[in-house]
Amino acid sequence: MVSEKTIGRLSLYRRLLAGLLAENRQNIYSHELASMAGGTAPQVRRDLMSIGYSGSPAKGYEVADLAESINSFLDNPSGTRAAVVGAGNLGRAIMSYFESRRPKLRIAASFDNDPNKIGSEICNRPCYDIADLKTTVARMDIRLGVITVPADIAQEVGDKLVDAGVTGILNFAPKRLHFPENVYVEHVDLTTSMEKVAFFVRSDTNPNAPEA
Amino acid sequence: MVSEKTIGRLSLYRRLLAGLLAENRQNIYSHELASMAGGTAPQVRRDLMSIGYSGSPAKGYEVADLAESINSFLDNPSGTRAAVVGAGNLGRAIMSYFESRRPKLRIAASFDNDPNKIGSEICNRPCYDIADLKTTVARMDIRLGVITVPADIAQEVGDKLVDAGVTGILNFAPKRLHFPENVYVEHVDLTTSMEKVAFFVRSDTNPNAPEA
DNA sequence: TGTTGTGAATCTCTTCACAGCT
DNA sequence: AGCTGTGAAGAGATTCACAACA
Repeated sequence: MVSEKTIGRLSLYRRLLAGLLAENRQNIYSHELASMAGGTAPQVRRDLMSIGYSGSPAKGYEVADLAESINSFLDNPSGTRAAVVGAGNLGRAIMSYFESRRPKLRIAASFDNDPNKIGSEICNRPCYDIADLKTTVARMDIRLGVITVPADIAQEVGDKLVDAGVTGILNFAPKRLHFPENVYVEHVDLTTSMEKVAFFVRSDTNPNAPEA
Repeated sequence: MVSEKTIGRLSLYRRLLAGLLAENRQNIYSHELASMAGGTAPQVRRDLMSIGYSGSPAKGYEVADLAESINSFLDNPSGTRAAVVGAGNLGRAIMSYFESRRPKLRIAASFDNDPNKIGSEICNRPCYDIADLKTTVARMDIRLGVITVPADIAQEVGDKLVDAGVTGILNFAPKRLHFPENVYVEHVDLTTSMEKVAFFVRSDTNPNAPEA
């Protein structure tokens, strides 16, 4: 079993490897990947071990081959379709980020309740009426929902998504959502992230601060 | 010493308490707060213990008093000023979220390099030229920087922020940034978050799935 | 020499379990 | 009876440290 944290780091390694690939880099050592990823060398080795990938003591890891191994570990071979609910600033930001980034993970549509948005194209994908969420999500075989609506309707939107067959949710609304346990939820809490940084801005509280 | 994770949860508790306060709730038990926060009762008690707050076995915790204790633990009494660098969709989303939410944490300005934005008001705060970042950040006594610029200039922007006196950075660019150790950095990696959820969408990989 | 792969040790965080209180 | 506060146990994740190898 591969831990949740390792999954996150593999996603990061893959992105770093893509960059290396673009500059025709052939091989890389664990300590190099670690420093790019902001981690440690043993951790990189453990992570790669966990997906059964082996390097060589002489040359480290082969960039292209490793990237391919991570792809086949992380990606669903038949692809994953996602939808963004709430086509505001944040929703559009997410859609822009994912504009044709990964072939196996596509944001296929967005939903909103604003008549000016419904029926139009937002970030090159159709924007549908949130009232039609259930039927449309089911019809398009969407399995991942990104919630970027205000907190007060987030749970309701989430329930509709799950009802339509979604089994993974990325929630940006500043509210904890609750779902059946077969649904995987990731909360990205921007308010908390800000407040955490604000706390550690006070130098006397920074856990990484050098010894006094 | 209070752990980083506890800080994050305290921020969440505080927000939940504010909601309870709005409905005139007087007291709350650890298990209730836990279920709202998506955690466990002992964890809530430990977190509160770590800031030296005590409840009573009879009535649990006093909502208003606890909220006040968390405030005084988390907030810098003299306030914290923040700036968003990159006034795109994501930058504006963050600014909207923080429109007058917390009195002690204010996003005071944004920076961009788009001549159409520079000099205008974005989300009710002035947008300055990114070229003037150093002087403006120093002048406004901004200590927290939010990076929402493209990956290729994120490190450069971060260096300028640090150079101007910022000691906390919230980075949304899909790239690990490196800073001196007196600077606290939090990476919010939207790509990784999406890819993590995509991985667990496959029911056979969901760590919370019920026993087969 | 410098690397990988990995058992063992360590560290960190969470949960248990129960005394003490009301 | 049902809660809080907390020492002790447990679980998980990270790092150490070293054998094996090129």
